[in-house]
Amino acid sequence: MQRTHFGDMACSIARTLDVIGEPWSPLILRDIWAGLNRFDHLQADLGISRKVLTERLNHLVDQGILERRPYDNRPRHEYHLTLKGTELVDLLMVMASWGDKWLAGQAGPPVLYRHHACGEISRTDLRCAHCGQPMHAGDVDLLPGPGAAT
Amino acid sequence: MQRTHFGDMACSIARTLDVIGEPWSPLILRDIWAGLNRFDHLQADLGISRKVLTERLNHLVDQGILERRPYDNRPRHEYHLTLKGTELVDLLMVMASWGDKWLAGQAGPPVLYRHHACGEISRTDLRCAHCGQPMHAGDVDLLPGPGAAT
DNA sequence: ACTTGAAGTTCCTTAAAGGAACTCCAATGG
DNA sequence: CCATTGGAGTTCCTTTAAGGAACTTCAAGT
Repeated sequence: MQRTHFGDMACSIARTLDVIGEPWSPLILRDIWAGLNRFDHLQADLGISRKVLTERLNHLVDQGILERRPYDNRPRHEYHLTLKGTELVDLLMVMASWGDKWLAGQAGPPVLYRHHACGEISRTDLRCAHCGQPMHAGDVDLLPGPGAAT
Repeated sequence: MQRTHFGDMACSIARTLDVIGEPWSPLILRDIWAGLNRFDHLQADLGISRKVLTERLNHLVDQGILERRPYDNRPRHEYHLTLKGTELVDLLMVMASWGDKWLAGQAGPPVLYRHHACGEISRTDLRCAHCGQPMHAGDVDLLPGPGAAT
């Protein structure tokens, strides 16, 4: 297939998709977040084609989401999240919350999240960074910003 | 291409990707959230192929994210978000926040979000649904849940 | 010198995206 | 009443990305 690229659109959602929107990319990020940092471990865990994994890792490194970090005298390296990549994990946590609620079914959620601050099994909730009240789909007006298309 | 489908994995992130992970799907959701509810309007706004738009809309209706709603005596209908779809917009808001911070550059964010509760231009922040403290990548432990793979 | 292991490359097959033209069908309108 | 319009798809062909298995490279170890 030929795929339209979204990065040039005046939309932060489209631009974000250009960074992690390709197939497998969020799962690669998830695995690295969970501590799988090496090529072969990622490949084995995901069952992804080595070719595609190479492409995705290169792209994520190019975008500043991951960094290569040597771990041996030999030319060996691990992939680690940058700050930019770590903040992107917010996206995964929201996906997990939604999937846990709407797709887990009888069996219940496959993974539980224990929050360090309170020690409880919990999930994320979206709040307004300004006032702290809930901030969901119906709680906002959309206005053109400075970077809007002309 | 032949694409691996993620829905059978014991992972809410993978399952969520099976619902909105295909190319264009998040942008279709964004447009419908923003009030573009008809086939031709979506097609024109996105520049997407009519064939792919048809496929995506069918999939999103099948998954219970969108519903078709007639708006005329003629066989005409609009696409609207269900509750399940509306909650999925959380994902878009987090994508927008991240993209605004990391990808907007000099020009600034293309869209601003005014929060109804406080009236301020703001953005989302992830909080623990239990204690209300920030809940990001490093603030949680992952534990196997009841739906974990055997 | 031979093997091992990590990290890719190559190459071929299959399927999905792009794109333009075409269909269908109910109303409108001269 | 026959032709036109407009919304909502379908068809069909081309291009390109994903799957998958085999192959390469290079530095250590034995």
